[in-house]
Amino acid sequence: MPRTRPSIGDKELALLRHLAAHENASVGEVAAAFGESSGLARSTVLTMMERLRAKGYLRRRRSDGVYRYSTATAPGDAVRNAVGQFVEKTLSGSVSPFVAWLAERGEVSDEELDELKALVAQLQTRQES
Amino acid sequence: MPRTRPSIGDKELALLRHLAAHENASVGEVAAAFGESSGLARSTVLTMMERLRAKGYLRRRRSDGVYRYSTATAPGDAVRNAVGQFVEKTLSGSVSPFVAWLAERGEVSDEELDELKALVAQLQTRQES
DNA sequence: TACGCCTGCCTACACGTGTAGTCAAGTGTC
DNA sequence: GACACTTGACTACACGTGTAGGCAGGCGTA
Repeated sequence: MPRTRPSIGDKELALLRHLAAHENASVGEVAAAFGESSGLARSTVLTMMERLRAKGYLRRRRSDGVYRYSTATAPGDAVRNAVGQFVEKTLSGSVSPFVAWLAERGEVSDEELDELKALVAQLQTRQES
Repeated sequence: MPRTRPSIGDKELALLRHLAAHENASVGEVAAAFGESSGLARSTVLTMMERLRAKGYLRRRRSDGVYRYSTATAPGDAVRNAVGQFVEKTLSGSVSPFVAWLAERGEVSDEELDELKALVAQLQTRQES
């Protein structure tokens, strides 16, 4: 079974997502890309990355005198985990509020719409079996 | 547009849902029903309810010398709000992780599947305009 | 060699949320 | 009138998370 890892904050998860998209990045790179666009100081980014490492979400290894960080869990694992927790804890397992929110918001990219279509198709075949 | 209300915690949301299901309850009643089953002290329940009131999610009015609380927002409003916050803050506005999680989970009720279909249809027409 | 920059780390503070103790006032009861 | 019980408000603490300052060491360059 998937071991229950320590909890993770919102920004931490966002950072983790960035790391998942940019594997093997140094703190400097992350601070420049993720940090600057979020208005975060380098030390803030470093602190968060180290906390994520302490929690087991990130690994690092020295390379050319600099630590390079990569995700320790399967790509998207923590994110899916967080989504699952959110649905369980906050929505009591019901997906409807999410759907309602999406409908009200009414804004999706073409890619997202395609994903949704694919999802419906997939769920439908699964349901039939 | 829906006014942005202050953030809300998980337990707070659970309490709010309880209040939505049991409108016009007194603190004593909520403490007995919700609090006791959650192992919370009366003062804890009161504090949470007052915080929710301060945030604009609850209203109260005196009746027979006791305050009775009721939800100040439309049913489901706070929940949708929480979803929005989650997507914005945690998923950086991207809906994909949610979709991916749903696909992986693969469990939806018939109602939820219908909602999804309706959602796709709605989004599609909106996209075309 | 002296200077400046990048990196890693330690430390610290703020804020939200979960949790509860305690006190004062009101009310009913013996 | 004394006492128990309920209610409402205030106060407080812990913990996680978001945020950053500042220091020390390594390294390149003038």
